[in-house]
Amino acid sequence: MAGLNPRQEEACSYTEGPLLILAGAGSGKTRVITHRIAHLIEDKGVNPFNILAITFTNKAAGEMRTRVDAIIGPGAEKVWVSTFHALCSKVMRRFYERLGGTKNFTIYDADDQRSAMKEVLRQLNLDEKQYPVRGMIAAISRAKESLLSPDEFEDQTEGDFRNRNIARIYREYQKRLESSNAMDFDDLICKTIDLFLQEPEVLELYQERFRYIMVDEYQDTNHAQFILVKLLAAKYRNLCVVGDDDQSIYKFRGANIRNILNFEEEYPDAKVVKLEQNYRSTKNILDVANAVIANNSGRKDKSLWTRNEEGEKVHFTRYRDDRGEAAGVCKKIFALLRKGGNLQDMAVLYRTNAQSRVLEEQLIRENIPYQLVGGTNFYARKEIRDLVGYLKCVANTADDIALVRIINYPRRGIGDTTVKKLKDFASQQGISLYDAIRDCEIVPGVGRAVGKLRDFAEMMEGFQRTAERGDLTRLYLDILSVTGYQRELEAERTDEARSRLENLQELRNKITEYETKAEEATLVGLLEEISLVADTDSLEEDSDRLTLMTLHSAKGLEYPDVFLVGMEDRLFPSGMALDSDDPDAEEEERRLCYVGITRAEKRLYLSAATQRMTNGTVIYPDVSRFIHEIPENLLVKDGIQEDGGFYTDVSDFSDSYYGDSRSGSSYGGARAGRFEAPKKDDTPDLYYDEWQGSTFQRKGGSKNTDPDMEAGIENDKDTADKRDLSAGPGASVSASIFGYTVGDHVKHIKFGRGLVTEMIPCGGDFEVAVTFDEFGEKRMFASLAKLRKI
DNA sequence: GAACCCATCATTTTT
DNA sequence: TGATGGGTTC
Repeated sequence: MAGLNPRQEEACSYTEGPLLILAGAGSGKTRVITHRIAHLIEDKGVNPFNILAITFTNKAAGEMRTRVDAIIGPGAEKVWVSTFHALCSKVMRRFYERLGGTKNFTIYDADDQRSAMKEVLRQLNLDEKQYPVRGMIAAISRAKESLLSPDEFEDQTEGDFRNRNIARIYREYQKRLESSNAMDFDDLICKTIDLFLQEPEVLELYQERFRYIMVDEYQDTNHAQFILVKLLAAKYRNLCVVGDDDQSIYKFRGANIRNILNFEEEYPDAKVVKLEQNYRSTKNILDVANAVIANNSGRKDKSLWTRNEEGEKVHFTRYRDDRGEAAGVCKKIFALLRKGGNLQDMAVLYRTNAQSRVLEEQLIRENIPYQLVGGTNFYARKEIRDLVGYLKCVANTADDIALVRIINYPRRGIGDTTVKKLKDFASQQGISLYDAIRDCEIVPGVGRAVGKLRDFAEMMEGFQRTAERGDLTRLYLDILSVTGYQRELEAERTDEARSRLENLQELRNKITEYETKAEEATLVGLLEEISLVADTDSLEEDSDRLTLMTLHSAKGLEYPDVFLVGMEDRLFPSGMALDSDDPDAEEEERRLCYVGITRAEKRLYLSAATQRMTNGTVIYPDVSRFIHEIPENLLVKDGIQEDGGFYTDVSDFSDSYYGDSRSGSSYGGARAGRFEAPKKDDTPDLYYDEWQGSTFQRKGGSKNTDPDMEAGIENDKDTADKRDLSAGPGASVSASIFGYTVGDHVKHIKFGRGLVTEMIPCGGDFEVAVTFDEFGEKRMFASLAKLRKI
């Protein structure tokens, strides 16, 4: 097998019986899986139809799909590559009737779960303070992951008052889902297991089909998934699991690290192959990673090594505060760019999403384009949820949650009181809300709303007829127009409404795309895709932007240059983990740290702040214990002062950012990382200019080309003025590069609309005079002002 | 039914 | 700091 090392080759060629591949970070895991599939088909004559590859995320599934298709060619499409949930959903669509369900079931996402849970708590008259929605959903999820029914849950937990109530909540929640013909994500797995146990011939059907099974990221499986895999593989036992116990970071989500640690006990005849050669990182980076993870106990014995070069030392910088840290990161980014680096090769990783704000503020000031991964999901947007709500309702009228969501959006005079009456009636009669609407004349107390309810029911029936005809795009457009949803947004004429309309257009595109590519496009299939394949475009790999994300999101990714910020005790490792009575909590944080470090290929910059604003208060954190676990000789500590003052970063620049701060000037955000006077032949300085026309984009959301959307982020007048004064010579550019010229109307992030009245070449840059509609004339340097032609 | 004020409370997240 | 939710008022 071409280009594989002996271990990798061993993993590929061992095809019969259970196999555990312990694949260290950067050891070529995906390569091994794809080559293994190729080997099965090409050398062993296995029918691609009999191969199943399971992953956790759609992204991983998509990636594997592409690589398998590329390496095998025709026939590869028969290999079933899927996420756990998509697989189970397919099984349930086909066989749910055997469990007494109907196949048009709705899949509830986190938000639907929340709504359902709130209703349950209201109904049981339980206080949300004592039984928090989030916590209850998590508790139920844990029960389901452990395959415990409400009764079993009650038996297994201590029968105190609270646990009995949680069991009641679980029971009621489940009842609600069932009467709505809905499943949550956990149900997909559990009910598939139920089905397999109850209907052995169905199980056998799939056992026969999936003679060779591979599971990626095995350390992330929960108990239910473990059982599911076990059942599927029970007949042929050709089960290959791939994972790395050191990268298990999803315990809070139910992942059970024991699944991988105990694989050999579960399958005593299992062969174990360790992939320990790392192809990703430099020796220095790997040494740091190994030093940190060595502090964990109970690991599988393995140690990563590499033939890669030593590389640069890993840096650690302690900054004065979080803003200084952000500025320092920017400064280092500029230094890298100057040396010919690319933004798409860089990532900033942090423990909590809240940390992104300070970074974003600074990046905007410095004109560094970035993409933020994670955060709000496209399908979590209100307008999208509303429209999807209509679709769900049309597909499954029993879906009360969706119905309540849309019944009065847009407003059609069916208020809370009416809805409440309907709900009472429905639960009394044991019918769905929608059926109650159809019988609204006999519902007590709805009197005046009857006509409106009739209209609503009629409208929904119209949608159902359209749906039956199978034209989904038509259905979608009908909903937009007949409900008046679109009209209402168009009438609003605000930026927000415009952005919502754009998102709705985006959803339309997704629907049309689904119709084009699906073999058999159905409403139920579309909704499944929407529920399970949410947020497909969460990361762009080939745009020249810096990437910002949490450490969790970074798993599976790699970047030449990685910044790991906020290396502070109680932030990372998180305070919650440290306070936890679970002794593994700190180790999980350490694994997270290991994951972060091993994302880096060439350069790794660790940093901490001495002072940080958290939850509205200033804290003075200690340097993370993980930093102390790294031997001194592996780290370069940038410009750390010995004299007791705050630490500074003076490593890369002669004019230090803190040079200003120390001399008493205020926070010079605009000065940090600013253009150094360019050496004449130093090309990369043009970056600023090329970026002028670029857009910022919050990932997972609509494309946002309007810098004003970002204007909520502080960019005070003070800063802008300082910029004008301090702007130095930039690179030689022509005015055209900025995309506007004298006479054009432009938009400024802070000052809004204005007219360009003058552009004066100035030390390679341009001084631009703009008369703003609201702020009058301002003069600023083009390379810094981030003006956009409108 | 919208607009406002106050209190509260803050990991990590894919499906 | 900020988002969110409940309660109040018009």
